[in-house]
Amino acid sequence: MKNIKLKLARVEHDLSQAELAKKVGVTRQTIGLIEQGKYNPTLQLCIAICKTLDRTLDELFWEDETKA
Amino acid sequence: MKNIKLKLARVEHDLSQAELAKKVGVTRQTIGLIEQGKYNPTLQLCIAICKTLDRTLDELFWEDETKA
DNA sequence: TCATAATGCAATATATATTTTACATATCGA
DNA sequence: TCGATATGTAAAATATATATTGCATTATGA
Repeated sequence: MKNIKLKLARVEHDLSQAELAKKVGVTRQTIGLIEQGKYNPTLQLCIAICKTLDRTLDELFWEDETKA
Repeated sequence: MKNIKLKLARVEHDLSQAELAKKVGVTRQTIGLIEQGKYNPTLQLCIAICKTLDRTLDELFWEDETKA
């Protein structure tokens, strides 16, 4: 399931997938796949993304994935 | 860092590590290590644990790990 | 037009989450 | 005293998250 909230939060911060990836220490592909919902990321990566985008886990990763 | 909140929520539901593990589809060791903070679990596993224990991601996995 | 940025996709390699099996200890009820 | 339950630990195996490299497409600004 696509993670629209993540993509929106990223765009709000005016970051490309590659830029967000660099900030959280992963590759562009990893971010792209998470946004497409084709990945099951690690908790620590989720937390790093949340902190970079000023969101909490619930805000970015709770509902959408839950309904899957 | 130990995840006390997870352990408390589990005990509140009167579940052993093995019982929670069975409900979420992993082994007892995995749950034990997550409670001890020696693991970096997967998002889907975190969500499964939250749903089983009637908590959200923020309630079980946000603050403690963040301060690490 | 053309160069560049942004993104999707795919194959192979690597790191690590998770399993499997096994042993040790502590607690508790019969 | 004994058997069962709950938990911590550890080594080796397996599954999968993530990296690496490379190519294709689209949109956009010069």
